[in-house]
Amino acid sequence: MMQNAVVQQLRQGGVRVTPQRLAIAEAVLNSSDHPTVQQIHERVQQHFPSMTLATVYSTLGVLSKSGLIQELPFAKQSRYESNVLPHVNLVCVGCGNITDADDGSEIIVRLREQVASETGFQAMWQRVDFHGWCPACTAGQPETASAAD
Amino acid sequence: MMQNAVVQQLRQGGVRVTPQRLAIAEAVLNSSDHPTVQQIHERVQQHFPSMTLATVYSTLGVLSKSGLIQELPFAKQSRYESNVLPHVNLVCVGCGNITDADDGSEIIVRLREQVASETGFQAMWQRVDFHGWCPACTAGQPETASAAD
DNA sequence: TTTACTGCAAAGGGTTTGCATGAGG
DNA sequence: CCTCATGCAAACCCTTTGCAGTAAA
Repeated sequence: MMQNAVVQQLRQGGVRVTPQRLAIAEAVLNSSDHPTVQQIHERVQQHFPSMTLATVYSTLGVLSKSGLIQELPFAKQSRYESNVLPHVNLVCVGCGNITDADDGSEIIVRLREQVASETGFQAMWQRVDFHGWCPACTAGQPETASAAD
Repeated sequence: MMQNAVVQQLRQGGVRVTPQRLAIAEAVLNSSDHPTVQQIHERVQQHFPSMTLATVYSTLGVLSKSGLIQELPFAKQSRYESNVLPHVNLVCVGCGNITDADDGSEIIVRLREQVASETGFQAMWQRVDFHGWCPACTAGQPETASAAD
């Protein structure tokens, strides 16, 4: 069961496992839309109505330091990523949606190796964002939900 | 003269060319340390003592929209990039310095093409950050200036 | 039982906005 | 001249912090 993996990784970091933390972890890990703090809060509040934003912020910090998720700072606010493996984020400037590209991971890994061998920089993790137009927004300018960052 | 290129690109965007804007553009374009808004403000204030942060923010927005510079949002604050060509940013988690990798541009361009052909996503620009340890910080943990974002 | 987390409220700080004055084209 | 940029101050909002009560181990 996936929950066990989360529990283990949290305990390994010496932090307490609470129902709130599990709910927040699950909310992010089961998402693929790179939710904002507000969105995560709204989703988790359905199960924990009294949970505040402070707890969400605190927990997202814990989860990031534990390596379970990744924070993606944008100009207006941060979004959160469940895919900690090397990949490309596709950020649409039209609708604001952020999706993961299905491939590109091998190229990123190779790029890391190349940079490491030529500059001596030891990368621990990376962020690769492509900003542009998703297929839907390229076709006909659709209902522009909200401009991206 | 480089200033003329800046002037042209600003006029092309239909924005006015003022001494303040040229000074801010020059401050960023002549930098390679990816300065913060505060740092840009301090540097430009040496020539324009009455300039406020509001003008710096406003102008950086204009320069970004004109394609002369690029904003790099981080968790704590944004930094600004003078290199708008495809490249890798090396963000050191030890000293907080950000440098441009000398190579990798070809690989990034190829990655863009691959993603475009396989997903239909039309990238207009990209951001590639590698987070890790620079050679100096890898050697002996030196004077940790300020932890990176 | 001990230590750390939650929830609440208030503070913090980077960024934006409104408005009067001043400068660009 | 007319429009837009600058400078100043105040507002905004995302994020952090302090503290009392509470739950994890």
